[in-house]
Amino acid sequence: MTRKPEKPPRKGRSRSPGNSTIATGGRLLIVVAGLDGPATLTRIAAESGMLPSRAYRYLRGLCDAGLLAQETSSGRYDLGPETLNLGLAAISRIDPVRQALRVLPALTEETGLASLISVWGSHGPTVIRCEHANLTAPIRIREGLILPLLQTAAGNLFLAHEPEAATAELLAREVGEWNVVHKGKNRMTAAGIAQIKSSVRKRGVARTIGMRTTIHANLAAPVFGHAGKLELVITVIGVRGAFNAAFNGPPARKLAAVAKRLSRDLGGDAKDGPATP
Amino acid sequence: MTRKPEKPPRKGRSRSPGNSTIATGGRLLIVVAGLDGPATLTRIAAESGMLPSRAYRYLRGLCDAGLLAQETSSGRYDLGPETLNLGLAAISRIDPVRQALRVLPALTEETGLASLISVWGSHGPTVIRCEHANLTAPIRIREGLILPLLQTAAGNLFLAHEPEAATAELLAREVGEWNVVHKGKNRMTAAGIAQIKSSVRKRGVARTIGMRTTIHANLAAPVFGHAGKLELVITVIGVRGAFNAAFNGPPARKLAAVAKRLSRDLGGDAKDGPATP
DNA sequence: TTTCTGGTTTGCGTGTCATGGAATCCTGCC
DNA sequence: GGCAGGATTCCATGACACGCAAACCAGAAA
Repeated sequence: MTRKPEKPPRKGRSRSPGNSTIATGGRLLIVVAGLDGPATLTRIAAESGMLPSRAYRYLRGLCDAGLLAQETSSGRYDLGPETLNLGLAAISRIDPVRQALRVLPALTEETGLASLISVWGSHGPTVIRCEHANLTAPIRIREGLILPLLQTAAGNLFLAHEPEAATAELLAREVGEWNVVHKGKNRMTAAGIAQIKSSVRKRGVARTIGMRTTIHANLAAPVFGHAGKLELVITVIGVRGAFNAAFNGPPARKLAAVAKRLSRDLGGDAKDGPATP
Repeated sequence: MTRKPEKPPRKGRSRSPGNSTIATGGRLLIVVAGLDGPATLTRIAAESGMLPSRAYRYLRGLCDAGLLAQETSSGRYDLGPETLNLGLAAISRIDPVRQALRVLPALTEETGLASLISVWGSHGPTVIRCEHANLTAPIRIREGLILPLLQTAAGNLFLAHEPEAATAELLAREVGEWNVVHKGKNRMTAAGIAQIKSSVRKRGVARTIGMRTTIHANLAAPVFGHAGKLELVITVIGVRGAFNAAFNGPPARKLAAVAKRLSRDLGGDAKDGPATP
């Protein structure tokens, strides 16, 4: 036999299967996306359980479609321009995102702070849009950046509201790194993490000061969807001391109001704590 | 004949084609992403020039892979959860600087000119990488240098594409210095600045000849990110008269092509003007 | 209700093209 | 030069994607 059926006789399900080549191809594409960078043919083949020659032809096809790209020098494969467009289309079809994108410029305008939107992606909290402001100390943040759970306000919110199973891996890695740097009583413990979670849940708004970068402070607020699911997080960032980073200061109130309004529009129960007591 | 070949006999390119089913499937996926929302089978089929039955089996396959999803009620197709992950992965892999660094050596190699990459830093356009070539009159440029807005092609591009609030301070200082040196009708006025901006925006490519240094000429092209934001500028520099510095000369074309390609890879719509009219 | 109409889904026979395996060709590396 | 380790191509084979047409399934009109 030359062709191994991916699913033996399509048992049970009566629905006739679609073009199976495309299904395997899709899985292959997803595998490539799951790797952490450009990968060699053999790596991809092994990772997806295919023979190199089979994977090779799939990869070629995906390149033809522009979904993958092949580095001319090394011959390694990576996501292509069309995949990016695809993803941007997918992201902008999420209703919460569309709505949040609309209010972001005004938020930056009114607070004078940089603001950004992040969503939970496969590698953690991912920045999908940021509005830079004229800060005296510019932040180095761009779309696509993965935010740490412990060191950013947005990360704290995801930590508190995403299911533990989702955050566990990333969290473990970050705790490990944290404890390499911080010794003694500053070590991060399970209790410390629980403390972060509960305080974030109680306040509704999260804050970090001088963690990822020493000179900036973050304020972040969650936007919930209709099932009470955390859809995205809005963050404002400013220079420490150059703005009022209090939980009840004007920027925090403004931010909380925007997030709450979005949650309400989306049918979220706006279960956040008393940001404006 | 039952199967219509998508590409007749693979003319010219000797490279053996990859799995062609996957290539057509990819195009179909891209078509769905290009539509403005969930679409019916027939719509998609028509849009991509396929028979419904063929499209149907592709769509089924794409659903199996999770790249598409089918609304249970209406049966319409839309982008699926995996496409979102794909997009987030693609976004997080974007690194304008790293990508630009990769193409810089080739640019220098092919044009024989020095080339450099600059980004908008806290003090203005900042050189982050410079490839020196064997120019008869070497340029004195190193990483970290701040480029003037008025006297360099790269600066002109930042002037035209950065928000005014960002450039205002630096610009005011430069105009002041300029008008100390240049008197009479060579003075820099608001009209002169507007003129620079509009011409740069229209051409897409900027040029300065003998401004910062008398004997060199600069050509610069912008690289835009997916939000239409200017991410970085690529400049080539040569000795005046020793190379073709025309807007439609080979170096300018080459430069514009490289910048355009980068913009596309970054999800930018490559909306730059007619660099090669 | 029946009929119609526009769309989706599924059989069916055909023959194209994806497949596994091995051969071949690179390209660093010792 | 010889030697991996990997990328690419060749080849015979039969599994499966193809076009076509029929069946099916709404909702709207009659």
